[in-house]
Amino acid sequence: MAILADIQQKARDSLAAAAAAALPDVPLPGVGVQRPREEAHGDLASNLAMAMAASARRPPRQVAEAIVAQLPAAAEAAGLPLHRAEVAGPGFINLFLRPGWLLPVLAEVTAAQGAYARSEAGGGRRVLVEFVSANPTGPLNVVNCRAAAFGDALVRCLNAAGWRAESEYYVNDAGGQFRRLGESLRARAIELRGGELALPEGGYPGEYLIPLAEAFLAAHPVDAPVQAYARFAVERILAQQKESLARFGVVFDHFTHESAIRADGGPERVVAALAAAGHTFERDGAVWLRSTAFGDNDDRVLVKRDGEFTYRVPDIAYHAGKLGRGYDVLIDVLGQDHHGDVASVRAGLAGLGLPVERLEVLLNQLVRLVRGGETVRMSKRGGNFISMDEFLDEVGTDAARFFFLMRTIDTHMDFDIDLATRQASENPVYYVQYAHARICSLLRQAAEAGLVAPPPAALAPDALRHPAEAALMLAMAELPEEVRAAAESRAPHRMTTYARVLAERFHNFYVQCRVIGEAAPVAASRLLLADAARATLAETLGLLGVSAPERM
RNA sequence: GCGCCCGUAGCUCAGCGGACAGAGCAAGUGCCUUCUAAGCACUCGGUCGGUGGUUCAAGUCCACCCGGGCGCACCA
Repeated sequence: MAILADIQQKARDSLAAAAAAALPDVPLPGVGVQRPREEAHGDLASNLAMAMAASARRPPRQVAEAIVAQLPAAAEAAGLPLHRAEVAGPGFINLFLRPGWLLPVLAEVTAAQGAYARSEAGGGRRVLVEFVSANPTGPLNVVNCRAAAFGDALVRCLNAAGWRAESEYYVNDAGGQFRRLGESLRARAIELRGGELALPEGGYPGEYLIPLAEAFLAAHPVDAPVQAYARFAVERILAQQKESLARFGVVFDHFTHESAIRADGGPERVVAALAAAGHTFERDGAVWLRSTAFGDNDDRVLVKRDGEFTYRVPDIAYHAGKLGRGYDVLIDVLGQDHHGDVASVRAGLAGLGLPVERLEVLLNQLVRLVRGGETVRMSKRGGNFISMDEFLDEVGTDAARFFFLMRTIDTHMDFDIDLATRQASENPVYYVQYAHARICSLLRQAAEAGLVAPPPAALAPDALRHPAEAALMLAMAELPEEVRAAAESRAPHRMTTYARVLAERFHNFYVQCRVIGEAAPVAASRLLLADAARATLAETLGLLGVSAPERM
């Protein structure tokens, strides 16, 4: 068990036992133990006394004093290395632990061999995270890039926290937009053959279709059916999207095609089942889902007057299929412009009697690029927008990932290209990577000097007592819990915050505590600490999908 | 009009119901003959949009209001 979780459990046990001894007649509430922000408030703090004050009919501080009086014996019994306890503020019980209580973290990091962040908090629950799922009608853009950074890091965090997470990309390769893509490509082909460019209504004017049209004509006649054009375009564009993603370090476990869902008859079964359950009605020649019965604002059309399904029928079939694949949780990361679709998909699933509560929807908010203090216009009209590839050419994978993951997914963000590309200390991604490179350099030089890190078990109990050393170990001790929280709350951005704190603690240690040249036991124990910090930092960056360079 | 998201330092953003609200940037000041100065130390900067409510305790939860973004198709 991770050292911090272990200590916190022992603290809860101690407090509970002390409270039971001090106030045997008062029912015991859940014991809260937290890490206080202020160092002066001890290593751990509990609100137990304040929670018990009301039922004890005594002031919180009095309750706290009574508990504290019983605490030494209780701590002894629970194996908590308690130094002293004090009552503070409105009735907090602050616990100060014996110096050295953090030393076991070094053994843990060393023994974990790169899997120190790992916990079993997720209990092996299966979760499918769907993200990006951009329409295969053009190159990926900056918002897709944000979704990719988020979804991929979330999957990594979930897996580290003991979930069984997989990634999925839904390919919208059917329906009206698919047809218009084919028509657009055919229009480009006709143009290449000297004809007028006649793009369809709602078609795709982007110039990226021109080389695709050339490629198409190399193998097909210009009068090929629209379906062939569309199929060809989707395959090529999807391949390009996969390339962009691979370059970004994102490889999906699953691709599901809408065309496959249609070919399998999913939409027909959805409509039939919803009708059989009495959740549909006919109006104006269309078949409607009575989605207002499931909390939607309006009823929605399932089958149009012309007999075609609306996009939401395959959507419902797709989500029903995902549930049928046995996941405990489905996470959809959607562009916020699609949030209006969520209610009808939920309604459809509920109408089918499926466990709709397993579906969690996260909305990916917009990204505004800022360069030189000015907003970079990203108009999708006319087909000119900044593609993910162009963006990565300029910013680079590491900075892009780190910057996207510094923000929560549900906040609109300004992406400062100048800051992200600056190779200097004010750039947070370099700040963190630099810490890693600095440690590696230190380790290299230590090796040259013949300095060897001792096995953790060989550390003296009074080793690493410097405040900077303790602060660094404490940060390291927090990693497993931080990853658990990031996974649980679907908030991988917590890991960038954590990475910055960890890097800061190392830089601090580095400046204050020399390694090479110190007396043998000090140098050796610091070398061990530095190496463990390196491993922790590397693992953290790994969860973010950011590289951990050995030299900079 | 309805729905979703967001209003925290000059700017961009963190902040799990807890004790004096944080970081980076920007502005200013120190520190390199010693393991990477892509670093460290310090100064400046806030009625957490507003009003009520719940709570021993609210930036955090609830309601309403104001401001900004986005969406409200028999398009996807």
